[in-house]
Amino acid sequence: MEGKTKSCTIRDVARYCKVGVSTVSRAINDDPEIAPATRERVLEAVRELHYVPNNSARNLKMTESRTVALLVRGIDNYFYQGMYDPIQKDLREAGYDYIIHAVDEVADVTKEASALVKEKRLCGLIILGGRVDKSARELSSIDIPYVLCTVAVPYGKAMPECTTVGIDDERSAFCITDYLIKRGHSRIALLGGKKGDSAVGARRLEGYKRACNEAGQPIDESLIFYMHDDIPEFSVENGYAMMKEAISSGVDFSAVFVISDLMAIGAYKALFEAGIKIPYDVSVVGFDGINLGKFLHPTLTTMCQPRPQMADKAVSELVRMMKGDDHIRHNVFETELLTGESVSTKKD
Amino acid sequence: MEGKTKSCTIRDVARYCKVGVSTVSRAINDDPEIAPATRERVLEAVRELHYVPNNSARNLKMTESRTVALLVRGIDNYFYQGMYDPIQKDLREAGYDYIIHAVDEVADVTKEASALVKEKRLCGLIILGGRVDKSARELSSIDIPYVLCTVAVPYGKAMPECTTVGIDDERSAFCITDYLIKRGHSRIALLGGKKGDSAVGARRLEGYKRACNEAGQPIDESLIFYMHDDIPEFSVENGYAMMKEAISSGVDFSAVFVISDLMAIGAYKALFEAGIKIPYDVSVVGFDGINLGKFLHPTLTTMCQPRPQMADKAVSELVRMMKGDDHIRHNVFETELLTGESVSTKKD
DNA sequence: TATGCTACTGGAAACGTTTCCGTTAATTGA
DNA sequence: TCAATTAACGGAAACGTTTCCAGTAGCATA
Repeated sequence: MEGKTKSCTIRDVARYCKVGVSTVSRAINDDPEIAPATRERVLEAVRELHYVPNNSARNLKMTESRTVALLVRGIDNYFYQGMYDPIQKDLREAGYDYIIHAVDEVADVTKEASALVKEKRLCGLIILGGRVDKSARELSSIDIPYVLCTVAVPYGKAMPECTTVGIDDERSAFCITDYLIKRGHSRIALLGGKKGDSAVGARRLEGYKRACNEAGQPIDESLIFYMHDDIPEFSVENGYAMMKEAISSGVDFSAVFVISDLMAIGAYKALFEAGIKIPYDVSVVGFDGINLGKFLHPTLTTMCQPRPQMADKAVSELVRMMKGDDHIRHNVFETELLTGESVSTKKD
Repeated sequence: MEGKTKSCTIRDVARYCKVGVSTVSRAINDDPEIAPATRERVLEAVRELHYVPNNSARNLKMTESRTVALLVRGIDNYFYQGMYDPIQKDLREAGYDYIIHAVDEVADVTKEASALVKEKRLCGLIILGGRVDKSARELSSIDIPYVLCTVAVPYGKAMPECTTVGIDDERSAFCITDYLIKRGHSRIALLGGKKGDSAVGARRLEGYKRACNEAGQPIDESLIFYMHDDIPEFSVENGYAMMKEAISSGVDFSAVFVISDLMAIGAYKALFEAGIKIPYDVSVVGFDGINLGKFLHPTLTTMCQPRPQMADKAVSELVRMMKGDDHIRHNVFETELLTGESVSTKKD
């Protein structure tokens, strides 16, 4: 406790080394129009007095605040692990300050965003999660650069009018379903469907259906299980609930495509409890490629999203736009099939 | 796109409804000294013009910014799940704005903190994680209220000079070790030890040792496995590495105390790979009580920390202090043993 | 020596609020 | 009816910075 230092201002520093305030300002902002000797003297005083510029005053005066916000829906989602860190590091490296702001619901994203931008004079926005239809349209009133990250991109349909970073959910889901089909599975349950056409779940469901169609397998609606609304989306608990529902429905299947790894963990549990052996009785695939998959027993076959690279891209795209390049770009990353032990080849 | 609205100010609103700026200010701040009719008229104009107060200007003028920062070390740690959300909600309800700030290392906490406080005119700080010796001392130069949350509290030793929220790591570790001993286990391996005396891992190790001592069992150092420095602390990967180390060391044990649930998942994997059956060959207990424990196979016996309640408490304590009550308090929460299927009773 | 140029520095306005203080109008009491 | 009180409001200073503009000193050139 060194008792209420009544935080010293730029004027205090100026007085201390007998220069004008503008000189101090120039010194701390690396302005070239200052004599090196003076700068050193001022900087020394800054250290001496423990002076720290007041951000509010600076932001008020300047047009750009050099602060970007990371808006994330469902901050607790395990999937975002490994994204916060790179985003933070990259932004800091690029000289931007940043804040993380958690929002509850998709709807909140746009409401919070527009208020935040004005309140805090943000100069950029990264939005993690949510869906493209809800976000993109309503966000268009915001006149600062922003990047939508890990949202479902409606392949082939109208792309949102803003820069995005993501994967092709439909194609990835197609691939992993196709992988199951190629291994002899014809009755594949899907866990985590979602109505509508732009949510992540809905896009993956579409990929699943296309794979079935192209393989000449009819879509059996009784094999599709939808996300429970009363349980958090993409949660272990939701996967567990859906798997139980699938088992007790009595419908016949030899493989399950769970549209997120976390939900796959819940599905594993339900299968164990029912005495169903993975992969002998039922094969399981997940989606996302979180690190836990490798520690399951058996290890999980899944579609891996390159999260760190996506995080890096989100930042570099935002920085590009904040520097004035207002070209819109859609960055679609390749996903990679990680083969684990959870899938067996079915021989009829 | 409605083209660069050149964000309107309080003066624009004042002009619009032909009142003074002070009247507008009073209206938006719920000042009682204003005619209800006028307030309504102003508020209407605010909505009309999409006016949002500039936070920088407000913070600059006011002494208190009503913003608190949540400093978290290891934002990716699954353990913090379920804490961000309550903290956010509680703070918002109490009328405080907040930002999350991730820091890499313990050392960074104090450095970042003191700069942040001045820069952003913070009026409060919640620090999640880290250790008490490193943080408390060095933070004492900060003259705003702050709360240390989920840090190891050195039981019986000098308490830090600031408000804390946590559990008694030593006692909890004692209890769960004792639980194993009571069920007949005499050779219990510990995974996740840590040198020093104030880290979470170190405190839990102490509890383990005390339980052994009080039961008259000699401490066998070869049963204690320490956290690998080259792998993130408390990670699944670290648990896996330590368990493999334990198995290949050839040392005999009938139970394992893994000091975090996430690490227990890694331990499970290593045991499965070695063909060791839980709980028949080896019993396993974890620590933390994350939701994943219930979905493991077998379900994990663990010591549950009441994270949501701790989060609530952290906020209410901070709010109390920000309101002027500078009394320091140490809130030690009770942990609860969650019994799963991972422990067997040993009969000799 | 006078002039122009350069390099550096200081003063002051402005950013958008809040709040103190003064003013006006309305209300009350005698 | 008049004075006194009060309710409601407007004006302007101040918060701590950045930046424009003007000013000074030193120096080279004519």
